[in-house]
Amino acid sequence: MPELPEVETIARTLRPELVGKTILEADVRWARTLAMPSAKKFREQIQGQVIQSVGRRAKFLNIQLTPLREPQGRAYHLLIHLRMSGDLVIKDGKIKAEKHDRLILTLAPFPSPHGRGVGVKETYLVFNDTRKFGRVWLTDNIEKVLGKLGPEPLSDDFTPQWLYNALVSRHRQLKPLLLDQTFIAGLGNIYTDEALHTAKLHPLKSSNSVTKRQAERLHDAIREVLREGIRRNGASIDRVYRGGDFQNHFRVYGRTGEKCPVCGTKIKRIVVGQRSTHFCPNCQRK
DNA sequence: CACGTCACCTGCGTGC
DNA sequence: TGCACGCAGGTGACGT
Repeated sequence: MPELPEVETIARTLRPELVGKTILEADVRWARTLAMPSAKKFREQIQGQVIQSVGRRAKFLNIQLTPLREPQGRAYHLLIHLRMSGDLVIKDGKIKAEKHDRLILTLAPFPSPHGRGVGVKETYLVFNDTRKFGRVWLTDNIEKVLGKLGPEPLSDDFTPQWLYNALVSRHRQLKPLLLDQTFIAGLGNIYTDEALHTAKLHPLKSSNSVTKRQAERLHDAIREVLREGIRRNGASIDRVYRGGDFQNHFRVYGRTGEKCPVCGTKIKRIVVGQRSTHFCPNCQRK
């Protein structure tokens, strides 16, 4: 479901709710949600951990837990990838597990490894994932999970020059290349189509045929659409409504047959690498 | 290395 | 109403 702006929005929403809380227990309701470790070890290791921070790398949520040993000890990280249909919500009071809840963490409102006190209000972090594609890792070595990712498109090391060099050093169609998380990390099907349209580049154009000027345009377009997505709190499609409204501002994604907002030409849909791809045949020439 | 295909899953809208 | 089909914001493992 989510791409970089949606995951960023979730991280920002969860952060003030989670930081400082203690994880009392884990209810693993679908074992394969855990990429590592086993459900048994997961429950043992996460119990009593205090949440230090809530971050994002690419489409991964990165929840840092108590350092093992002060001050240099390694810290566990809870890494969560929502894939197509995952969602994270905070609940409190008397909750009952819903149909597609895959993992439920019980939280205490302050550092209290031994848990429950009288009158202490517990909250829950619920991972709901209809299609079961989402995955959760608990590890003290995040490089093992995140190590192959390309640069963050909103970071300083993503520059026009870097993008130009990276594009021309490969022979790939632009759309699949931008979806490749080892190339750039965080773009998905929506924001890739939006960025290519904004940059006026055809999704099937070969990366090594891009000029320096076009690479600059693409660089700026990628940042622009991601920032707009974040500003609008992401896009809300499906039944999972998260309050974002970027879906009302798509230029081409999901607008097959409608008019291009720039030139009025009918937007075309093709399939590239099994993914729906939307573009303006007039603005985006090969 | 680049690209195509399938697998992993569930649910929803469409058309017969 | 039932049913088949296509589609969905992602990724990884294959084969050529």
